[in-house]
This record gives sequence, C-alpha cells and structure tokens, in this order.
Amino acid sequence: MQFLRRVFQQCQTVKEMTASPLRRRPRQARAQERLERILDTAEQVFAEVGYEAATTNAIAQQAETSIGSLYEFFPNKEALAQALADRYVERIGDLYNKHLVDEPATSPEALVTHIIAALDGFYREHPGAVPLLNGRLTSPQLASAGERLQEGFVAGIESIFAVRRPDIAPATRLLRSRVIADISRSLLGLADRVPLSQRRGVIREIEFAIIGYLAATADSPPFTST
Amino acid sequence: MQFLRRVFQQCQTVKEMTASPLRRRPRQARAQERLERILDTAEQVFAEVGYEAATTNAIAQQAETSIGSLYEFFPNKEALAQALADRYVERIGDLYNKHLVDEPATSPEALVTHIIAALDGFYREHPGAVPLLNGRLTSPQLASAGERLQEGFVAGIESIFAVRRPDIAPATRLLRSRVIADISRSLLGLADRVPLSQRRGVIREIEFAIIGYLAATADSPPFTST
Amino acid sequence: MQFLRRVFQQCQTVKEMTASPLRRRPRQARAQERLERILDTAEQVFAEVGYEAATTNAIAQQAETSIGSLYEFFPNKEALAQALADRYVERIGDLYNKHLVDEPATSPEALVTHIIAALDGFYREHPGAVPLLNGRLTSPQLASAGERLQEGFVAGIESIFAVRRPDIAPATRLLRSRVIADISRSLLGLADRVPLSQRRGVIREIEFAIIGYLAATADSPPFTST
Amino acid sequence: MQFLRRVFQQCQTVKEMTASPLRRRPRQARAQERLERILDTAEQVFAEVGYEAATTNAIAQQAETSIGSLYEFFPNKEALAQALADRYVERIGDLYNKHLVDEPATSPEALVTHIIAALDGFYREHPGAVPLLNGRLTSPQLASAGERLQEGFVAGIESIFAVRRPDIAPATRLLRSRVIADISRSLLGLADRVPLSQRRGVIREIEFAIIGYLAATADSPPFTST
DNA sequence: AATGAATGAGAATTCATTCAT
DNA sequence: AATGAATGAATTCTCATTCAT
Repeated sequence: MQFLRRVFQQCQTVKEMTASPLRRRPRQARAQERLERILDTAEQVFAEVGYEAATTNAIAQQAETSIGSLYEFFPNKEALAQALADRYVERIGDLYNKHLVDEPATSPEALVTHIIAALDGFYREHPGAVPLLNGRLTSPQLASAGERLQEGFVAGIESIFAVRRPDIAPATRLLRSRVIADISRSLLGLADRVPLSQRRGVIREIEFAIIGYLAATADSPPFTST
Repeated sequence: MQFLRRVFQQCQTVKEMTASPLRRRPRQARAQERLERILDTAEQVFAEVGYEAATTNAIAQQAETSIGSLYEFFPNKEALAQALADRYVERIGDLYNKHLVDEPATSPEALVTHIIAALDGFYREHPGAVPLLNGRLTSPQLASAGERLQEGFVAGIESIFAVRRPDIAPATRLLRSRVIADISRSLLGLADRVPLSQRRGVIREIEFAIIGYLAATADSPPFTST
Repeated sequence: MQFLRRVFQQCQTVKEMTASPLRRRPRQARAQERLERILDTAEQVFAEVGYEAATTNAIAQQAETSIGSLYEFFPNKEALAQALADRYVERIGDLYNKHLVDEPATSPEALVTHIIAALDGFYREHPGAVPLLNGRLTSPQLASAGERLQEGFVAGIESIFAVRRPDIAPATRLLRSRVIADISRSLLGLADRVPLSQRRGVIREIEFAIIGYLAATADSPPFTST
Repeated sequence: MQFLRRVFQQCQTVKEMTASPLRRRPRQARAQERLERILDTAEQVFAEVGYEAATTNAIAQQAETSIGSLYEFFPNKEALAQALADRYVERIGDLYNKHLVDEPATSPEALVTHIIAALDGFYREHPGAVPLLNGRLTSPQLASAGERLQEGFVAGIESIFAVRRPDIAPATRLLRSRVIADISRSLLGLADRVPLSQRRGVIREIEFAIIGYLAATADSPPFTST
C-alpha cells in the first residue's frame, strides 16, 4: 500500500493539493467535530440545491453552529467547496489503494466491474461530489475545487494503469485515465437519474463502455501529441 | 427529411416539449427579432459567466433592449434558459436529420466520426449549451431546461439507431443513445479543457470510446430491465 | 466673476476634480430630486453619527428611498462621501467667487472677518462637511473625498491671494492658503463645541489668529523649499 | 515640578479625568505589563488603520494576549481609547512640566519654538494620538476620549500661561489655550501630510501663526463673554 | 487569571422582478 | 409595446463581546 501511495502521488495530476483552505485548524476534539459537521452539512446542502443556491447561513444553521463559527474555519464560501473537495480526494486515494491491493491479479473485466462499483458507492455516499464536479464547468468559484476533485479521480485511475500497464507512456496514461474518469462520472450520473429498476442495467453499460474503450485503444498506436 | 423528422418525434424522449416558456409569442417582425437578439445574448452571457452569475439586466443591456422588454417575453430568468434549450433542440433536430440523410450508408466508424464532428461543431457554435447541460446536474433552476436539451441530443442518436438498427428494442435503443450522448458530451467537454495541441487526440479517443462501446454491446444480449 | 472662476481653477490645488463617482446621472427631474434627497440625508447622517457608523440602509430609509435606489446612483458607500464632497466643493467655489466680487477693495481685516463669517455659515449649513474633513485623517475610505474637499477650501483662499497678493510665489501661496484653511477649519470646529454664549468670542479669536498669521508672515522672506 | 503639577491640575479643563475606564486595575507586575503591552499595541494599530477599522481581536493578537484578557482589562473597545487618551494626558503633563521648568525665562518666540518642537515630538512618538484627536470630531465613540486628550494639551498650555501671564483672566486663558492647542494640532497634521522637504517650512509657519496670534491678542481687551 | 472558541446582530451590496410612465 | 427607475428580500461576511474550560 505504501508503494501504491507512492505511485498515486507520482502521477502527473496530483500537484499542489497542499495549501489548506482552512483558516484555523482545530485542535480540540470538539472543534474538529464541529468542522466535520459543517462539512457534512455542506455536502448535504450542496447536493440538495447546488453550490450557488446554498447559503452559508443555511449550512451553519443545519450544522447547528453559528455562522460566525463557520467563518472561523472557512474564510469564505468557496473554501467550503475546497475543503470538501480535499476530503473527497483523500477518500478517493484510500478507495483506489484498497482496490488495487485487494484485486491485484484479476481480469480487466472484473477490475472494471470492481472499480465502477467502488465509484458508484463513492458517489452514493458522497452526493456532494456531484455539484463540485459539474459545477466546475459552470461556476468560477468551483473551478479550482472541482478540478482538484476530478484530478483526484483521474490520479486514481492513473495509479492503476501505472501498475498494470507500465508500458503505456505517461502522457497517454493521463489521457486515457481522464477519458475513463469522465465516462464513469457522466454515466454514473445517468445511472442516478434513471428509474431504480434500470440502475443495474446502466451500470452494466458503463462497464461495456469502459471495457470497449480499453479494447478499442488496446492495440492502437500510443497517443502522440503535437 | 420529413420521415426523419417523424422518427425523431416518435422517439420516446421527445415528450412534453410543448409548453412554450414564452410569455408572449411575438407577431411583429421587429419583436421577433428582438426576442432572437435576447436569446443570442443570453447564449453568450451564459457561456461566459454561467447561468447563475449571468444577470438579466446585463443580458437585456447587451441585447440593447430594456429589462422590461426582456420580461415581456420571458416570465423569469429560468424561462430564458428554457427557450434557449428549445432553440438548441430544434437545431439539434436539423443537425441529425442532415447527417442521417447525407450519410445514409457509411460504415459505423465513419458515421461516428461524422457525428462527433457534428456535435463538436454544435458545441463550438453554441457555447451556451454547455452551462445548460452541466447546470442541470447542479442547479434546480436548470434541471428542466438542461434535461430537455440533453434529451434532444439523445433523440437525435435514437433516430439514427431507429434507421440503422431497427432490430434493437426501443428501451435498449433509448438506453444506448443516452450512454452515447453522455459520453460525447462529457468527453467533448474534456476536449475543450485540454491544450489545443491535444484536442485532436481527445477527439480520436471519443471515437474510440463510442466505437468500443458499440462493439462491446453489439453482441450483448439486449438490455432487459426488471 | 468669470475671471475669478478662472483664477480659482488655475490654482494648483484644483486638479482632477472631474471623475464623477456617480453610477448613473439622473435625467428625469424626479430622479434628480431623489439623488439630491439621498445626498441631503447622507449629509445629515454623517453629521450625526460620523461616516463609519452611518449605514447605507439608514440613509436610504431616512431619504425615503429603497436601498436599491441608493445603489443605483452610488456604487458604494464611499461614493456617497465623494459626491457629497464634490457638491461641497462646488458650493465653496461659489462662496469664494461671491466674496471676492463683493468685497474687492476692503481692508484685510474686513476681508478676513467676511471670509470667516462665510466659512462659519458654510459649516453650519453643511454639517456633513466636518466628518469628511476630519475623517480623511482617520479613515482610508474618506481620504480621497476629504482631501478633495479640503483642497476646495484651500483653492478658494488661493484665489483670493492670487488677486490680492500676486507677488507671492505660487508655492508660498499654496502653503499659506493651507495654513489658513486649516486654522479656520479647526477653530470653527472649536466654535461649535463651545457654549453658545462664547461662540462670538471664539470667532473673534479666529480672526485674530489669521490676521496675526498674515501680519507675522507679511514681511517674512518668502518660503523656500528644498 | 510639584508646583507645576498643581497648576496643571488647577486649570479649568482638568475635570472629571477621574473615573478610570479600566475594569480591573492589575496588581501583579505581569498583568501590569500585559496591560501596558495592550495599550502599546492599540496605539500602533489605531495609528495604522484608525480607530474604527481597528479590531479588538487584532489588537489582542498583536499584543500577544488573548482577546479574553483584553476584555478582562477593558470593558469594551471604547475603553481602550479612553485608557490610551489617559496615558497620553499623563505624558503631556510631564512634557509641559519639563518645558516650563527647563525654559523659565526665555523669549516668547523661543518658547513657542520649543513648545511646537515638543508637540511635534510628542505626535511623532505617539502616532495613536492623532486618530483619537481627529476621531472625536467624527465618531461618537471617540468623542469623550478625544476630548479628554485635547483638554490635556489645552491644560498644558494653560499652565504655561498661568505662570507667564498670571494677569490674564482664567476664562481668557482657557480660550487662548484652546486656540493655540487647536492651531498646533491641525498644523502639525498638515506638516505630516506634506513632502518631507517642506516639513521644516510648515513648522516655521506654525510658529508664525502662534506668535502672530499672541501678538494680535496681546493688547486686545480681555475676552468678555455674554 | 487566562484563554480562545463561539456567538449572532448587523453591514454592505446584488439582482430578479415589478410597474408607472 | 417599450422603457428603465424603483424595489427590497436575500446574501456574504465581519467583529465586538461572552463564557465555558
């Protein structure tokens, strides 16, 4: 796992995920818990009404804190999104590390199934990730946070490629990872908007799409830019 | 073309695209022209700053009308997005009809290439479509307009399937069309965020993805829900 | 008077008093009147509680307009102060022109008396000028407006010097005018904080101070900087 | 010096300088030192950004104490200004006592020069005094503290008059002292806003102004109110 | 006594929408 | 029909002050 962590971090898309957007990092357990509660609430509210329509006052209220406390932790609304994205990125890292370790030598098909299931679980558990990811294309305020989050997903896929297909050039690896991340994201979104009875079917189509993409590119000449 | 129009309209996803969001349908040419100008401007402004950040006052001003006139045509900001989406849907219909007629008997690969190119052209010509499509996943206000627009794309793909693969069951046809529409949209978005030098490469990957998907599903048992 | 206007404008301290801080210059009489009413109210409120403690909402309310209208005219709170200062500067110009014309050949003592009386009247009629003038030394937001206003007073005095003592070098003229403007302002402030019965006496002291200053500098070698 | 202290205290303007604004008078040396450090910091911060823009939290932080401790000593922000003013008043007392003692029998001109220099030094050493003095004309919160400080200056000048011109009636003495204090304050402010090269020249003008004022009033009938 | 996390009233400003002209 | 001035609810964020630890 340490090894994989390294691979994960080596990949091109993990850059300056450093600068914490937090104004104050809580020391006491109670404060940490409150911060967590604010983030949890922000996740919920963003998921319900979207980033723009969410109000910081509503978030504070639902988190059962004062607006002042919210701003004690986060310098502004945007920072909430950033922090949320960072938390997501961290969990994505765990997710990929786990699935790489657990499934070291399966068939590509099984691995895809597994990853899609994991991503599906992630989005269902973290509905707030959706407005961040899509909002980045729409709201300047979310551009950075959404991008960071998206790159988290991409980095995860890259790390799998790095292990399984070390022969693929980094630039190609990045490109393919981006394509797969985008396909997964948009189609898992589709799975969410479809009647529950069709959900399973959509998931299967996602697998087809990715496996088909991998097959189609498998013997294609590596991507060359310029 | 009339035929295709019919197919297009027959497809499941074209439903209640009826209720015009317009408050008043202009009779005089001058009014029609003004309405058109407002929509053109809204398209521009939405593309530049996104739906939420766009202000109706700014749109009216840039369209060289008064805010009062804007609200004469559109009951509220949301209706602007609706009307824009409707206009896009209309043009998508034309787009698909044309590409079905022009390319009646090409290979699937060539058709995919052609369609992707057409969609690419559409998005580039109508940058305002992007915030509508992505906003639907983000802003309750855009859900309806964006969904309608998305279904326009889907209906187009459905109509191609209807002609080329009449054997596929409508439910499966709809599902596959949705998948393809989503993949196209999200990956064309990626093509836009990538350095210009890599654009061509991304477009090729989109083709791989869709062709791969079609291949993977070609001999799969038709989708059966429940 | 045209001549004097020219002199007034020629003086060093009248610079770029041009750029209007107004967002919209009202065309209709009603709007003009409303703008005037907002400025009048701002004057009052600034005089009562100072610039910082004054709230734009309170000003709008007391002016019997909506806060939206206030911001229609003024882009921000600071602009209110600017506009007020500009209005004052204009009136100061009138004041000096009048007093130069009316009193062309009196004794210096009589002229000083006259000017002090005029300034006294000005401050009493425009109590909002006080927080602008003093606030400039205290609040960054008022620095520009207050400075501009102060320079208006200085320019007035300069213009008198320019007529009466054309022999004095411009740099010296500016310096002496600043000194006199500052003395007048601060001592008229004192006159305001003293029991009414002593007011008259304070005014006389101001005259003494200025006449004394003029006498003391009359035969002093002209000021040489550097 | 004891004598002068008495004169200083006898003068009319030293009245209810009694009620300490302090919530708690520190007994332990460490606390006393902390209080002093808070005041030093407040002085700095007020000087930098003005009273209104200064935040109590920032002052506490820069003073390396907790906001809680600050409020242990001072019931509210205003009290900080009060305490600062009081400290200044005390130092002004020392200043005048020293300059009366050191310069017992000089010419008026030399004395004025000396006093202006002393005041100049005071303002430069205590830049926090400026916002208090000017703020009093601007902010209700500073009215009392600023007034008290101003009266400290006045009292100093009164004490000089008391020694040198015991013939002048107390009311007149107070009035003239106020005039001189105001002139000094406002013109020293001017000296601060002028290019450094002109500073010396402005100082000379201040001396002219005060000497001129003294000359002009020297043989004037004593001030009689009513 | 000291700390600093927590509070929330209140401030500036925006912008969708209305309506008198 | 067209205009655009007017409205004010709603939003983000600040900061003096309190109080539990």
